[in-house]
Amino acid sequence: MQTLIGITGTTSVGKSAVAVHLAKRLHTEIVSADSMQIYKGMDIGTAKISVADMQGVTHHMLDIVLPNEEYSSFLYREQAADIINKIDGIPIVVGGTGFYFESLVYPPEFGNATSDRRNELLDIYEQHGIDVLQRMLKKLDSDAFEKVDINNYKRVIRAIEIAEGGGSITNGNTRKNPRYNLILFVLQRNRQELYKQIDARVDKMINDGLVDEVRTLVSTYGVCDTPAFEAIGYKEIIRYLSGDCSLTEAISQIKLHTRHYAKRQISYYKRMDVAAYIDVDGQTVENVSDCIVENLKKHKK
RNA sequence: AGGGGAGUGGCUCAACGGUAGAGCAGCGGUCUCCAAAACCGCCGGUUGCGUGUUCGAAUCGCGUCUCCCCUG
Repeated sequence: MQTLIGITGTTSVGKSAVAVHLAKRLHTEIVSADSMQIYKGMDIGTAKISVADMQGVTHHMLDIVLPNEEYSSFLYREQAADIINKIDGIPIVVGGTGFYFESLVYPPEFGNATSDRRNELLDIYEQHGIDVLQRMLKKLDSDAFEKVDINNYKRVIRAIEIAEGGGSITNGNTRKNPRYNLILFVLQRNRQELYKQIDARVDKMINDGLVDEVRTLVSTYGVCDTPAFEAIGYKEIIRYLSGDCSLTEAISQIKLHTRHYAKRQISYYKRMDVAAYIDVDGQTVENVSDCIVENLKKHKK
């Protein structure tokens, strides 16, 4: 089984710089695991690494989709797997999207839904509410009805899709058959410091021209119904540009949403198989990189 | 200075005589194809202070403090 080094952590812990340092040291390449940095033209708001900061290290899975295109973890795991196959050395997978790491290592066992059927189900939800979907699921797969988060329309729709395909979301065996030997490191910092970093980073994004970036995005694609337009930093600025709130409000909303997001990330890491948590408070990139190299020795039996 | 209004959990507000509710924030959690998404749970206040009326006051009276508006 192929080994992968994973680096994750909440927004603004400094994953990118550490990854570059490590990649140079190990003479390998980087594969991004970030659900928003895949979009082309969304750089400032997603804190995408600049070409200069890449320092010559090859980065994959960045800028691979247009903001008006659909994307999903399903596509991610297919594309990332292809790339990983071709990399010499131990690929370093870096990003904040825990779900992408998970679907890469433990490929979902159920088939993909057709977008037509999904849109039908979404229409039902929008027109008739969650109740109708719940009743559908109860009829199709009562076990699933008991187990899935019945208030979450996305979960209910997925359960229905699987049931209609003859399966049951209930029969999944998550984390049974890993496709890779992922040695995952989670970078972390104390909560107060994290929040301070988040605020500072959002202010910097604004200074770096986030508003213009969003303006360009909207004038190029319009406001689409794709994941890209739900990205933190973008949806808030879109509201501002539409005249629905002041810039000040938009900025504080971005900060708030980013904090919430960071908390969800932390919860997600707890469910993953983590090799080591690394405290980055007061540490240099080199220190953190050293720490990872030390830990890697333990894992290479 | 005079007149009016307001003081309730970190914030915005509700309850207007029967010992306080909500939203937001904060904290925790869920997640097998939208995941920077979607969803769930928990903590938190003796109602500015004092006094009086009442079986009973956040709710009424009086006093006091603070803030806001108007007049001078």
